[in-house]
Amino acid sequence: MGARHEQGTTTNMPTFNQQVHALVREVPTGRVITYGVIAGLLGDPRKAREVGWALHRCPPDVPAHRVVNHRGELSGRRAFGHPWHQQRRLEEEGIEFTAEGVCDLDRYLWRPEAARPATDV
DNA sequence: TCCGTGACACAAG
DNA sequence: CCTTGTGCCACGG
Repeated sequence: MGARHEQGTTTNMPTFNQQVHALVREVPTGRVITYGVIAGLLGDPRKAREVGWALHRCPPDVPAHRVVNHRGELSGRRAFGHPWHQQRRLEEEGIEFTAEGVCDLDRYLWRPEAARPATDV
């Protein structure tokens, strides 16, 4: 049988792209996540770049605006047409940004419950 | 099939 | 703290 079933119709194995969407989709309002964390949870922190691509191909169901880099800063590109619009969107959710457009990951970085330690902020 | 690009991360100085 | 260089993987032409 075909050993190499990719994102075919018979295989239930979701592609990296879908895994990213599912994870970002679990991010609650007022919380952010980094590319490295997403890639790491998927099994390879080096695939952080692929996460970016996955978000570029993400459906409207995925709040990609909650995905920031490991520095707590947004991509700052025309990912959404107008970066300011995106930044403001997070502020609307309760996230505070500095003049440099950076947010405190120590406060807003969200992690899945399954991988979250007992210590809570 | 090969090359270039990219919504990134990490190490070293 | 910042800057520079390198690595990894996938997609598009």
